[in-house]
Amino acid sequence: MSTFYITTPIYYTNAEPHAGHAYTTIAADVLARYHRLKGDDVFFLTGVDEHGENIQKIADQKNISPQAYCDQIASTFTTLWERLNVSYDIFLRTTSELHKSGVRKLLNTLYKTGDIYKGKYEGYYCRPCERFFTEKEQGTNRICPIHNLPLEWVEEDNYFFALSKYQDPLIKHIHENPEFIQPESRRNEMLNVLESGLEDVSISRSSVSWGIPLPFDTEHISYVWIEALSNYVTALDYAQDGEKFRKFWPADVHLMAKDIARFHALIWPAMLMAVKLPVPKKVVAHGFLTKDGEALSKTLGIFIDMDTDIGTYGLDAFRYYLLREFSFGNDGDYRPSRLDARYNADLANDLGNLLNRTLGLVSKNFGGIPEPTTAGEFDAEIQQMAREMVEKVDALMDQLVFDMALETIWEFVRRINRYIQQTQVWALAKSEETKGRMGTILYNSMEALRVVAVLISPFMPNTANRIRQQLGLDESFNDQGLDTVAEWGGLPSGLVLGKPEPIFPRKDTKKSKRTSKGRPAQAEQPADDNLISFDQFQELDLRVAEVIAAEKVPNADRLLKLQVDLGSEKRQVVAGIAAHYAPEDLIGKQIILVANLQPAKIRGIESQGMLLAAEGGKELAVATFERRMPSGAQVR
RNA sequence: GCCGGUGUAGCUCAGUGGUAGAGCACACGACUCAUAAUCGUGCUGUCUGGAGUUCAACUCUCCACACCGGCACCA
Repeated sequence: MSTFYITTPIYYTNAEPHAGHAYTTIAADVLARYHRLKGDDVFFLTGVDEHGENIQKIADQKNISPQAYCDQIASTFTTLWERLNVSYDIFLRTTSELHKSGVRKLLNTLYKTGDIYKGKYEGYYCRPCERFFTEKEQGTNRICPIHNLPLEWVEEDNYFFALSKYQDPLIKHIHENPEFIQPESRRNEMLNVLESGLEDVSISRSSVSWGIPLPFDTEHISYVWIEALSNYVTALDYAQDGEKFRKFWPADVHLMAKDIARFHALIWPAMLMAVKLPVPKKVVAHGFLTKDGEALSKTLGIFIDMDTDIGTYGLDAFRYYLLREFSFGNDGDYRPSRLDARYNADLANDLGNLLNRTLGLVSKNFGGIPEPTTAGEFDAEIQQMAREMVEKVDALMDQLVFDMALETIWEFVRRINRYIQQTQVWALAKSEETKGRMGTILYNSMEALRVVAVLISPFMPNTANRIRQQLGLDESFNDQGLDTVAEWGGLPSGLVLGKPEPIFPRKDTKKSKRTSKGRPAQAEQPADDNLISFDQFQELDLRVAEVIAAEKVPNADRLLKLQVDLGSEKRQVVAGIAAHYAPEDLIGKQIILVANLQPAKIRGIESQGMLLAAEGGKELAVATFERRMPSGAQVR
């Protein structure tokens, strides 16, 4: 029996779960269930990452202990997974002793290899990110691009992992194992990163207390990312070299969204190489979800309303939609209107109706499942199609091509609808002579549905179960694996049917009742202690400035070089707004200039200030005045 | 600017060196077992634009444009 170890990332407890987490986790669940169906010994890991300065800070704000805070968030995750029918084998918390002891062992082992060294770290640091910025990253004015906050100069002793040593081994490994990083675009990207050189990474923090102390120097706390990655082995009881670890490592698939592919495809394998452990077989990064074409954003209130959609269409339809509609490696646009279309066309019309019409004919004309006594036209074709479908689905699932796997199953479902049409089964009830043929056709249809139920069970466990019940099969059929569909005829005759009942009642789409935009719950207000004092505000010197000249900065996509008039003086400002404004559009406009900002060199051009602009999603607008003001006037 | 990718019917996408396909949507027809469902037929396409190679390109090469990633740079 082969083993199959699949993981999702352990999610950071800085916020409650959202649809992105659900997408990754449902995909992992489908794979886990599929492999169980194949008879593999499966271990499915998910969990939460609970340490780090951020968590501490949030807990402090809420005036509770970090542990109590994490307990709360962790339970929102487990509740959601239960709701989404996620069949994980372990929900790992990084505050668990299982994890902590594993981390200590891994770090100790790593330390002994000599690939960890102590260095004084001086650098620019972003607290919310909990990381240092390399010189390349920090830019000229030292603002964190993610949080838009000034980077702080921090000096501390840190331990480093000699990641750069593994640059060549990683390149070699990626070349020798083409399937290691998927999809291919991501693989190319990683190779690109490797070619341009890796820097050693810091693996500890001394200013943080909520975390796991380094076993060889307890003054230092393990950096959350390093610690979190370790979870993939600690969850298997790496600490005790446990049975699970020996059985399941290396992982078959690490699944994640594309933003953290780098950690998984480079740093984590390098760590493993350092301690002489096998690296995971596949690192698979999927795309992001957008909503009606817009990036999800908490602050803008763009989110996927899982509750509403699951409430309307059911959990299985939601799971089906996520995996059927999107090509796994690419970004996918979540559109409730498409969910509705999929629901009606695929689930209600094709599958649900097929089950219903078949059962209706059987119960009207036969006591139970009829005997297939009279073979005829199309039978062989359908049986062969079923066999081929099983093989094809298996190959596609192996490649994680979920959308095509489902499409393949639906081709078969449509074929059975056509079979019923072609043979005109219902007309065969009229004479006793044709009754045998009728029973056979219905038997075949039901057997087809049984096969379909098994194949869709990883995607839609509840639906598979309901089909099983309506076919009159007992629960033991739930445990039957893929091999029971390879051969036609696994459905016993004579069974009394369950009660036929539409499994996917058609939704009335005549009038789209959906009010197009579910108004999001108001985005949470930031905590009070983000307030600044009036004095702090006063420190900003904001001025009216008129743009008197503007031109593109060569070799820079986003930059415009502006000459502005402040009344008493002229300034040169470089602004990253080229994607939104043509130079000539700005000339003559009055803008707001931060006049007392430290000058910075941007692309070698001095920028003496910064203009204010609003950004929302992909839109950007420069702040101007509703009527003309003298240049240089103070803004407050 | 650099690296990679994408650009095919209204929508989502597949595809091969010999001038195009699927599903959905739409129209018409058939059927009536069924959840106004199913089945059949049809439908629109300058296969992003231009040049080149070839007997022949949507499919190969080059250039351009647009969009999407990543990097640079910066918001």
